[in-house]
Amino acid sequence: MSSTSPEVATRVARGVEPPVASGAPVEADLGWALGVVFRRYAKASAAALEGLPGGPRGYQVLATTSSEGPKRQLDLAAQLGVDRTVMTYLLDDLEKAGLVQRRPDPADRRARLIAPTDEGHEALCDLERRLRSTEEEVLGILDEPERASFRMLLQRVAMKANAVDPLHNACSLAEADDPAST
Amino acid sequence: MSSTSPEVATRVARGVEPPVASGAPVEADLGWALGVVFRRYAKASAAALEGLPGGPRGYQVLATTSSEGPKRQLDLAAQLGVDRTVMTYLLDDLEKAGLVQRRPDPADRRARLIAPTDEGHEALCDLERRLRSTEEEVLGILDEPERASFRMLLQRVAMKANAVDPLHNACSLAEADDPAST
DNA sequence: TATTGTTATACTCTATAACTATA
DNA sequence: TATAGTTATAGAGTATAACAATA
Repeated sequence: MSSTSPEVATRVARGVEPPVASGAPVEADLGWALGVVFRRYAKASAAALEGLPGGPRGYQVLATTSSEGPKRQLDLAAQLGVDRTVMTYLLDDLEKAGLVQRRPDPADRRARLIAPTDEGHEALCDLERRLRSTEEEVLGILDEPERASFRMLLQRVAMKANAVDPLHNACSLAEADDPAST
Repeated sequence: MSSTSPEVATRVARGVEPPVASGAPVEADLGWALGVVFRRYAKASAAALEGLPGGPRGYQVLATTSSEGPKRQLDLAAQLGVDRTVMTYLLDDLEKAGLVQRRPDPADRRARLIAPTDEGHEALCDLERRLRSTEEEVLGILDEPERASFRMLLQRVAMKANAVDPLHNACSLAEADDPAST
């Protein structure tokens, strides 16, 4: 089903085209690997979270507000890497589904604090279980210590990346608690 | 600029809402980390490849066809994780820019073989240099051995993911040469 | 004057469907 | 009949701009 080698060798020998070993293989490209893994995980997790408004993002809203406490929409949007307008729609759906609530922020009447409802909290446990198996599936080729290592390294890169660019939010640079920043 | 702790503690104490330590922090979520890193790299590499038709994807076409030899559009699309229709537009632009050429496949008159032009080959060297510094920038918090380790692990996960789902291409399952598949 | 959140709108990206030409 | 590639079109997702309420 492939169709390259002998043909090419001939043309190369004739000097019609430059030799093949020019650059590194795509597999070595960070962008390629990130794209492939990201798309694969996105598809798998979307399937695993079938029925949850917003899919993976809905989960992230629940997970964040559940583990870190109520958050303002803008902070949530920055942390999750989405536009604030997108966050509005996302929260509309989650609220309609009874999973989160918007409460007035006593410290700033413009802002809303997002918190999971009891129902949201309960749902979260199940969602986490579903996601866990998806993650294991994606990381399937790695053995246990390798998975742990990969998660750790990725997490560090991510925290740095989020600190550098949480959707043009300046003050969150302070949140990169890890030393050795830059 | 934050606004949570004491307020929440009070409400939790009153039993108005469940305790905060429900789930794992988002930072531990594979999906969150992948998304953050992917977006960050996508933005950085797009900036680094300014002017190249298709941006990172244009690069991947050049890199793949340069290192692996001429490829048919459909194979290229599967390998790069894009729809075949998208590949058509992408190649139109790259061809207009004089970086790749579409040649008839002597083995199948329906197919076209994509190969970089001499100009494309030359451009690739510069593009690779630009990308290299972008990659180092994104992986900045990791030291050298950690970067190597991360790249290696990510690459393995990616090759597995691409084998499982190269845009519904069945026969490429055979291409997962790494043992320990599944 | 700047900021939070909402809404409406426009834009970009991607996928679907229909078509040509081959196999 | 099925496949490679193209084209046109529809759809999802995202961002931009204008607005109201508040700081």
